[in-house]
Amino acid sequence: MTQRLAGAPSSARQSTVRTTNLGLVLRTVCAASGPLSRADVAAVTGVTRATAARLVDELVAGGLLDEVEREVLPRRGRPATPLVPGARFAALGLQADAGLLAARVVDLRGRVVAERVAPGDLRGSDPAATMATLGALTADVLAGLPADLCLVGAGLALPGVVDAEAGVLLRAPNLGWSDLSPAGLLAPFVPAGLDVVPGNEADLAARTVAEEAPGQAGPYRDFVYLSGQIGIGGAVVLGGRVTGSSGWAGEVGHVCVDPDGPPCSCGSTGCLELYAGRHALLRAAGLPLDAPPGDLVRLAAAGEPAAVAALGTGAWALGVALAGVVNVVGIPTVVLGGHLAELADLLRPALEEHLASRVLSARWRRPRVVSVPGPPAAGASGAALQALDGVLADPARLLG
Amino acid sequence: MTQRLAGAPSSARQSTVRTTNLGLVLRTVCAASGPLSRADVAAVTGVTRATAARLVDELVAGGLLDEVEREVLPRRGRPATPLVPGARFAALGLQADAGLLAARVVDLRGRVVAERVAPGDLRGSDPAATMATLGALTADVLAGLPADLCLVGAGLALPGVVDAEAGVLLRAPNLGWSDLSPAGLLAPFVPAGLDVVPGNEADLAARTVAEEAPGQAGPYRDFVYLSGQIGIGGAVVLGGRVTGSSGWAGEVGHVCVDPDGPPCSCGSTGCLELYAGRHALLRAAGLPLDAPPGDLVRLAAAGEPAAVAALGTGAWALGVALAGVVNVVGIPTVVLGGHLAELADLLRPALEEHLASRVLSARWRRPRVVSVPGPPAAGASGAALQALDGVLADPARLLG
DNA sequence: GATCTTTTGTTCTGTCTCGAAACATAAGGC
DNA sequence: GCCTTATGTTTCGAGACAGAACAAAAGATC
Repeated sequence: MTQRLAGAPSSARQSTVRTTNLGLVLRTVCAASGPLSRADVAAVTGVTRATAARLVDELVAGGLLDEVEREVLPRRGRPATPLVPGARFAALGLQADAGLLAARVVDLRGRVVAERVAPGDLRGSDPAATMATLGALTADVLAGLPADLCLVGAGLALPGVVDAEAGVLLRAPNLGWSDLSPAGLLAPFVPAGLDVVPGNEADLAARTVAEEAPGQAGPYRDFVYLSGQIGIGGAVVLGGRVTGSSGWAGEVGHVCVDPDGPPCSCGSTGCLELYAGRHALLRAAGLPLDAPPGDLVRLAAAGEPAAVAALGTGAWALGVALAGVVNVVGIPTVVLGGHLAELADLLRPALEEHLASRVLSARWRRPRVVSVPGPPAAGASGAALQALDGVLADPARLLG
Repeated sequence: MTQRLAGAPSSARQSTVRTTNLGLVLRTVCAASGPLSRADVAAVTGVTRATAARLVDELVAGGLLDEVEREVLPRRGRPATPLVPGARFAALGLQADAGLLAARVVDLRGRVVAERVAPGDLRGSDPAATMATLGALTADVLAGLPADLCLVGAGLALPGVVDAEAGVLLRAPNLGWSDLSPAGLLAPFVPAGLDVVPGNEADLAARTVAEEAPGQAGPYRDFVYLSGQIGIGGAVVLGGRVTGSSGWAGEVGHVCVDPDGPPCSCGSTGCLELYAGRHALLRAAGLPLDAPPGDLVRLAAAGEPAAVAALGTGAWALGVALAGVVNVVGIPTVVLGGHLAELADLLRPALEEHLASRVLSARWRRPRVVSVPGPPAAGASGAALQALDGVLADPARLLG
């Protein structure tokens, strides 16, 4: 089986074999938890040592793999040459959210090479001004990079509906932006030829759960992801891949929880966000809307009635909405991210109970709710990972 | 690009090229609306005529392609040899639903070679007895097949939660069955070695929309499918492929439409099925539960208040549930199948309006509701198509 | 009716890539 | 110092496709 190379079917030839196997070797090294030798690569991929060596040599020559110093470990036989993903290649991940701006550079090993995160309230801000600020942040980050680092792509996580192919943010309710083409606004700040691909924040944050470093599987591979920012975004991950219509999807926050509920700014009624969004929870708990996330946790843990009730309502609403999602996509694992991750321990018991009673297949696969701490601005990391995906899918492109 | 061959990555070798290209050629011929010549195959796939001819020759020798008589069409040049998918290969599709049993044999050209459909009320029936009846139906169908027909697989569409890998029906609420392994019960009636793979009815019926004949794209490739049987099943189709956790998914009928609604037999409250299921609609319209589907259409078209109200409620409930699905998966096309297809014209105006107001991305991609008539027991056809998929994915397997 | 043109299908050679097996290398073990 | 073991390299052969020339079968033209 050749690895999936999505898109229009086209014929295979000898060079396809090479391309496929180069990708396979690179992904194998990336997926491994530690350095691999050429012989390890041969064993894992199933090619002969001769072939593995040929492929590795080519990737090393192109900088996609690095040979590192051998650890002195006492073992018989000729010592192996440890291989790791090349440090020369990296991607730029950006994020603009209602609460922060972030620019981060992640290399093929998954290391953060450089980053800048700037909190701030960007609700209702001017898109052009904000993009300029983000651009300055980006320029700052890029200026500090090693000269030999090769940026292979860039992405921008945005909290809204994005048409990734057209590169357009269609609508971001919590920012108050719509019909925006961010690549153009950022162009003055990034190297020429590096185009910034926008993507949905939840989709991209979900990637960081499915994939901890480029090609390296995370703890969960099939799950429904909920990204609690000001709003609530979501993503469905199947086999480690975010599914859905690329950026159009994931508006879990606007799933209807109660058709008789209050009207939402989106035009519908009783949306999940009105019960479990950050502002809804804080308001119900009697806290100011700019209260730090930990406050609600502390109040609820202390048994403060309004806070407990707020979380109860939130868990109920999440239960109704997520049960619908689980019934439709059939994945019983829910991963909470963003501010919902901090509330996970308090939400879990009630939420799991709601899910168990509303999900048809619960008897066989009981839904479970987990959380991942994740870095701040996970969307930026996800955007970088997505850009690096192209390298893993077809490294031959970079070998000229 | 080689076609997706899902599963664990493994290395490519020369034989992979051959396997990939054999599949590509077969799929190309299947996807074409009319017969192709070797030269056409070369042009479409991008291989040289020499290679296309070699591949075609091998497929013809194996019976996967047939050379047919040339139509006398006046054209210059050496006359081409028209190629069509081989008629020797076919698959068996079965369906057991609350309202019918069906056995159907579909060949690689998508033609129904033989079928038997038996209506009947199977709610609460004994699984073993019903499977025996289906088995007899199947044996009957198989007995009438041409001797040289080669059955490459078999599938069984069931209205419930199925674990396809284990081959187990976990729960079918409307049949009243659970924890059933149908393959064993059917084994006496089918040829040895042909194992019957169970699948979710809605998933399989959705296939018939995405794929009209093996490898031949249907009118829609990205849509949310709703299968109105006694219950309401659903499937999400992306790029022509049913997504979701294979048989666990698609329980749209049990998406919560109103958490304060009446209790459902599934344990939840206010499920879609309680408002838009066949029985719910008939009851609300004041019709007997076994009324033929057309009755409701006639009454509503005539303006009978109870019938109009029933459809209004149904459209509202479908709107709430489907808006949630569309918000999560981002696909704005909804295809109605089963009994909902017959009601589509009456439901569409209200349903599309509900969707437009509750779907966040409606402003850019207005949700539309369409219907496909489809054959009775579409699930059976889908099951056969799924079995034939294996042939298209890897025809080399059948070439010895 | 003979010849030209056009399109299809076939044959041949060269190139690419991998597998298999022998060989070379660099260590530890005795 | 020699044996064992594991890694990495070299050599040869086989399979598959590309490209180009060739053969075949028709219509078009004079």
